Amino acid sequence: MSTTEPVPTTHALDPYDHTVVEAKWRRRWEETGAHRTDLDTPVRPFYNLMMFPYPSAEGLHVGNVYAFTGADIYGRYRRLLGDTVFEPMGFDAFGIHTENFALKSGQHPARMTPRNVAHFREKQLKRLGAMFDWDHEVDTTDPDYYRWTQWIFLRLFDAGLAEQREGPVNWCPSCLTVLADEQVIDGHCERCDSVVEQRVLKQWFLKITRYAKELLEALDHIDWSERTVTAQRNWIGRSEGANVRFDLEGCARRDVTVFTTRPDTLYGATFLVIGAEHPRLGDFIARDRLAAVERWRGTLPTAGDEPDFSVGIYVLGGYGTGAIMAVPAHDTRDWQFAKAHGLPIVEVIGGGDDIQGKPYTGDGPMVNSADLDGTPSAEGKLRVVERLRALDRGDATVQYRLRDWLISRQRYWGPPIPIIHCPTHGAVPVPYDQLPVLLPEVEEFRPLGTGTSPLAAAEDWVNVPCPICAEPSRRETDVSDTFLDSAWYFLRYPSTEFHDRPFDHERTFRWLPVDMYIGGNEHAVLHLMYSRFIMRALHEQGLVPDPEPYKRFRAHGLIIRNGAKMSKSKGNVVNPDEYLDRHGADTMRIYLMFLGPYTEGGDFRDDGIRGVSRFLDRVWRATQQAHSKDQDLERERRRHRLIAHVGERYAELSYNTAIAFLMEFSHALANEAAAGTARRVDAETLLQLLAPLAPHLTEELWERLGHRQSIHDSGWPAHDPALVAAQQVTVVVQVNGKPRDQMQVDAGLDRAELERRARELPKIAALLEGKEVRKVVVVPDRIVNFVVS
RNA sequence: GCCGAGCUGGCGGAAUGGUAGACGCGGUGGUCUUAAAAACCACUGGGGCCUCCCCGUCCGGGUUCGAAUCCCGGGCUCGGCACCA
Repeated sequence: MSTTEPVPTTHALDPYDHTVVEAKWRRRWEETGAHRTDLDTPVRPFYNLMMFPYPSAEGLHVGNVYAFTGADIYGRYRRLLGDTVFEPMGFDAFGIHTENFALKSGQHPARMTPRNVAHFREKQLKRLGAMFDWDHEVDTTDPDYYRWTQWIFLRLFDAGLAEQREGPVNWCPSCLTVLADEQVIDGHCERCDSVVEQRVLKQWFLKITRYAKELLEALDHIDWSERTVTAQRNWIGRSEGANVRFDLEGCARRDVTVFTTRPDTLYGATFLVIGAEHPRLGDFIARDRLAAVERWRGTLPTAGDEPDFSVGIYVLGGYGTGAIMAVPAHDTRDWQFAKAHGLPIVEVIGGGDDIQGKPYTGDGPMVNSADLDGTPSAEGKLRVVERLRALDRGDATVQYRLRDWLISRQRYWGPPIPIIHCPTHGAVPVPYDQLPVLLPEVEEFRPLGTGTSPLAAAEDWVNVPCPICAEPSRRETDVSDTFLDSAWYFLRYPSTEFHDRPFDHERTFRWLPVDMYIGGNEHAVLHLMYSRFIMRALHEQGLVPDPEPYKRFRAHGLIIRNGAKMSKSKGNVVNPDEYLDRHGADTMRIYLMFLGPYTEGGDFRDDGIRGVSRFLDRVWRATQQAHSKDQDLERERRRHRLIAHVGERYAELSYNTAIAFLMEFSHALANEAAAGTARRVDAETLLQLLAPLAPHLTEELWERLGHRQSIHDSGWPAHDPALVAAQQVTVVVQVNGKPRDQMQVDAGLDRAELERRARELPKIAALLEGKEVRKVVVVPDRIVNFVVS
């Protein structure tokens, strides 16, 4: 009957000691180069990327561990499938965060950063059990890296995508630097939460707006988390409308062009507003009179009807053409302004209540609009635009909310912007062969708060001859935004050993775009938008194979603790080191993934980790006591089913449910091991499927089962779909939709047979007794439902 | 205000038109132990007139033989955008 060989199961198994096992395999993998990637002759290249951390002095956050673990599991799964997986790691070590910490602790960032990086790499990242290829590490503060950040800036400059211009910018009074629009949240600094002020400064911008349309449209074709795509759509902010030119009288300017999304309300425009950021504001009014409401006479740009109306000024941000037509009857802000200043309110869209009491912003038939009366809003928009076009007074247009990327930072800890200001030639790019412009080691790196970087004080460094005419000139003293460093790091990873080029052509065309990118959604409109822009610009120059950097992006969820967000002030921050010491990386990895769906995050509770320990202990014992060579078909079916289920779940990052299947299977195997009937093939399959989650433990057990090759190169076990399909199914029998009984039957029975058998069930027969069966619904292999009166 | 995601036992969560609550935590009972811990086994949504029946997936309607799942209305939570015309 059973082919179980008589094996002693009474000998004492050594208990599972994660410290010993994990240390052993960490060393072994390092010695054998198990995680080195063959970048030049890959079987099927798979670029598995995760967002690199900034190496803070506080150490790795449990959020990092969560992010990296989930990404690594996916990479390991792809590796088992036979792909050549490239999984690099690096450090985003420039930037305000690092510098602020240096200021607080009185250390120099140039000395602090290498220590932090070493701690991150050696003491923390290397313990996670991730298959990082450390031969391709990137550190954004390394001159060998940032020379190429500067190189990219110069390429953009040459392409007309970098520009220095003066304008109102966001200034953080605590960080003492300007910020990009993306770094201002509700008027507060993203980093320190200070209220951001407006200052007028001359700054460097990268012209991301030139790609607004393409960046938006490409979102329809990339495989990204929906919420990330939505955030980008909102940020780019497309709106359709029309530009309309109004004539002016009594003003220095003859006319002004406004942008509106409601051309259908044109006849209700009773005044105009010029923004304080209008590029030619001085043409309208002197700067010192900004607060006043000026009145000029304007004319409506439609034939025939030309009522008088006022033109006023009040402060608002620069957008569109910098000026608007105000239709108080149908716009809340215009209405309030009109009420405050006693300006007329004319209803031109029907369907609202009394517009003197409150504005109506919905659609409706046009009224008080000459011959267009009665036209619905949607059609009215088109008709008005047609008319404007015929009169050469305006046309339909599309506006984007996206603004250019301000990259100047008046700080120390970043790559100097490679520009030299010459009195004759203006802003001159540093010649490519003079890169990198090294960040000088100054002791006084404190931000000045004057709108100038502390680098300005490094006279020896600042004063240089102009590259064109050799006249005494000064270097640009601002450094670039950290987000420029991280906007291209994925291009550097495959090419770290090349020192004469940022990214090797062949490597780049083989490995890019990134196959899978996993990271936090907090970067949905920052890093992810910037890197798409950079990739697109480089693609136009033929330097990269695709306009999009990441084929797939998945945002992981957030880890909270006991129902609350983790924060230092609450004192509920999980220190991953503690848990790694106590439970080991494998247990930690599985525990984190078991908290909930990976893309949703989860609640870290200390008591839950015991279940995972028990699970791994069970695997440890059961697989070492599985010796049976039984070919039992039912067990074979069960094994094939497991392979299919777990594979599916890994593919969709549904790690929590993959773990549930593995736990269930381990229970069955443990029971069989206790009875001496556990099959070796089941144990091996379990280990292979568990390997992405618990790389150390499974490797040790795989070796103990006599394998000489690494389990991580053993290949994903094959399964036969015919065996996966159940041969016996439970069919539920309902009466009027309520489950009343069930029956075990062979899979694939036809409807008639299922109905016949269902009627024979005593319970069902009793329930149907004396009733008229009006309808029978049969879903093969699932249910039989009798509908009775 | 606009856009998006979500709301399921004591808790984390499974199930996306077919037996709601997989898997795990916690709890209860048991085995082992002098005892405890650990481990292992069993039970564990609520209720009742308890071989059976009723109720139950934020609330109210609807579609369907059948709804956690689809549709309509409302509530709450989280995230994005916001004097952007």
